[in-house]
Amino acid sequence: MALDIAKATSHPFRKMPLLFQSVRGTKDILPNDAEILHDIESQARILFSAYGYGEIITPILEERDLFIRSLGKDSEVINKQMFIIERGQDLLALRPEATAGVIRAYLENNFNHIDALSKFYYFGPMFRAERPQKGRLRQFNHLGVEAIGSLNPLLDAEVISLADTILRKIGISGFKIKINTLGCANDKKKFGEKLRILLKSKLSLFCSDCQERFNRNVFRLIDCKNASCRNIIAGLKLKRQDYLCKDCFEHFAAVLENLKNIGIEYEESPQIVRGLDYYTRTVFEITHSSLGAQDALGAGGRYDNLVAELGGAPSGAIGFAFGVERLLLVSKCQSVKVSKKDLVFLITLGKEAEKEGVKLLHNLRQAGIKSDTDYENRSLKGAMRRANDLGAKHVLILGENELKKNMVMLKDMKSGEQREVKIENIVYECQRVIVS
RNA sequence: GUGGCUAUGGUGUAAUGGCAGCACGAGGGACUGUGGCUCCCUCAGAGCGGGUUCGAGUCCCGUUAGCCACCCCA
Repeated sequence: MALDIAKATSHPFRKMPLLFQSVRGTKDILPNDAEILHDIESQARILFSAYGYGEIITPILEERDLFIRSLGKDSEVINKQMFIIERGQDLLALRPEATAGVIRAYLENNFNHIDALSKFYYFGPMFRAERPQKGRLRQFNHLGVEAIGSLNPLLDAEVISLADTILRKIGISGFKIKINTLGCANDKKKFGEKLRILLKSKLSLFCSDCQERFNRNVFRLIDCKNASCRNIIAGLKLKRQDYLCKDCFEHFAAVLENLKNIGIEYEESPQIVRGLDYYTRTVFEITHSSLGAQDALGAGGRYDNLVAELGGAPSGAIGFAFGVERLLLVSKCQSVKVSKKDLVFLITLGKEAEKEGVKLLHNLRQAGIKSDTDYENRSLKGAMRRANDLGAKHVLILGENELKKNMVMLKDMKSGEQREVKIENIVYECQRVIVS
């Protein structure tokens, strides 16, 4: 009988054509990756808590107009990348990012009246209908924070340092923090107008992308990768002083000073402009060269007008988000180690021992000891091989000999040493051995 | 969204239009109560749909998916 089963399992059916596959741009996160992911998440939680952030879990579904209002009707995300759901009269959207929803929740739950400063963190899936690429999925996870209620540049530096600390904590190195300022809404508006006037006559010299961007988001011409576009922009000799008001100029200087003060390495980069309307003043991007074209591990910035835009009293706010799958890509190529629990593998020989083994395994697991057994009725040799393949640190052997004496053989796989332990002491012994 | 490249066992790969091979892996055995090393055996494959051809993994068209660059962005 056992032979038949073995035969059947070693001759599986021919591969069948797949009836279904995961939808374009989505992917399954399998146990190994999920473990790394959870490790990243739990490390981040510790730091969020240390920095005074509390978790907020907002719905994946929001009103479509919330995003149009916050991200801007001309932004690429709104125009081309939203998953829209129509249901009766309602126009809903799968959230393409979390900030809008968090601010909505902040206002809806009266946090603006509860506390001068509210700090939230979140972790969850976002959706954008882009053409998939490495590091660019249609469903992906964000890990981020929002600090709402202050214009203090100390907060900008703190948020950036939090992002920096998280990366270091999860063992990622070689990233680069690029920082820039867009100025307040007024500065942005004036700068945009000025750019349009400056560039209008030269527009025909720009690439077709830039010509199209001119109306949609004129700031984008500044960070075009095309060499000739870059030359024209460089020729304008744009200076921060030319478009920043005094307040914004000083704010940015204070942010940089605070970063230096706490020893965060950064790079000033006028090319960081961001494509979401709500950004003002400080914006930053954290990139990693191992990622290819989608090289941003995370990004963020101030959005001092968003709370007012969504119906609250004007209040300064800043946040950032990491692309979790991108963290995963980098941490995998840097082989960031995940601490795995030691495995105890139980081998029983014979029916009686198997019955006793079931109880034993139950007790071990109740005690939180990662333990497993062989389900295929393998020979002791086969079971040992399996224990080895699974990376068991210790093996318990329960055969007729041991059973008679009420003992279990406890074997250390690394040293090869083994000794008999009383059955009633085995949970304790395993705990002791795993710790040491 | 635009342009391009790719698709062969579970994984990584090979083969002038002519017998689908190798490695890893998985299962079993050599060793009947002791794993790792070694040796032996076994298992398992052309994304999908058309076309050209005596003959297609190989050429052509379509499709799906992934990847690369752009775009966008985390």
